[in-house]
Amino acid sequence: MPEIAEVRTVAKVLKKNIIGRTIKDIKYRYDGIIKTDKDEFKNILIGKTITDINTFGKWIIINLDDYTILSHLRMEGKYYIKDKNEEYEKHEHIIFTLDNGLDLRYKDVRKFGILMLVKTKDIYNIPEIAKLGIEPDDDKLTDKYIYDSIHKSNKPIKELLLDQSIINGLGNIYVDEVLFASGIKPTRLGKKVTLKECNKIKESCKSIITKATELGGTTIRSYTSSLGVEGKYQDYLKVHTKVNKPCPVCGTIIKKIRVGGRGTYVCTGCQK
DNA sequence: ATCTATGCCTGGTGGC
DNA sequence: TGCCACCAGGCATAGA
Repeated sequence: MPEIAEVRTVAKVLKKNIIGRTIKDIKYRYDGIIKTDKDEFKNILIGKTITDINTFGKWIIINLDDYTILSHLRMEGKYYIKDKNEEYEKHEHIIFTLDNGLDLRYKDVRKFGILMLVKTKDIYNIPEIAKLGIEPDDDKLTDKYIYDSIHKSNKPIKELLLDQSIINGLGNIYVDEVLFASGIKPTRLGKKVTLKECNKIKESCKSIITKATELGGTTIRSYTSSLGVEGKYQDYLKVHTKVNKPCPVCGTIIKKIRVGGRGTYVCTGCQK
């Protein structure tokens, strides 16, 4: 499941490979991924040149001058660059053929991903983008901001950190790691988290996301190599996936519980 | 306003 | 070996 570090890694590789390329053709093998008008998506994009690629939260933002593709990988979305004559694989749903004879192919086994075509000037008015909060490594993310966002909430802190309208881009893996690094158990309610602990959350977000991004993200389960990129952060995970293993800090056996319907890894020795 | 349930999806897994 | 129920989970949305 790509989270912010994985999304940024994908965007970085795309940036290196497809900026300056013109889209020659678009083929749909399963068009449910396209959430805006499907004909318009093709008609407008064919002939346009990719000018820039960025990310915001878990969204990949592909600029083509006045139009922009918003891409969310959700659970299993991946991009591949392949020769246009290469046989299509199962689950390669959207095929962008470029002017250099290569395809950019969007593959998504579970079809949860999203592609939208919007006018570039409207990006930040699109509800899905407008609702997002602050990037985890942005200086605007302060202990006060986190505290203000959560201190009246009766929701578990884990759910609040997964809430994209507060901090952008954290998913199940990094939330578990951030809470472990902050010494807070995932079930603790937002209103029971102190300002001092919010500072720990802030610091953990910055250090964990920075390091994970440097290492190309985390490769576990479904986030495997896309665009030939394998993440390395899985070697640094402290609790996520470590059920029944000793905590690397205190030796307590790590438990797997459910919080907000999600599999959650916790060290009851370190996290209070 | 806020909470819960459901839908979107397929592949892997465990039980029989 | 095959069949089946169930689980994984980000996020929107409908319903309570």
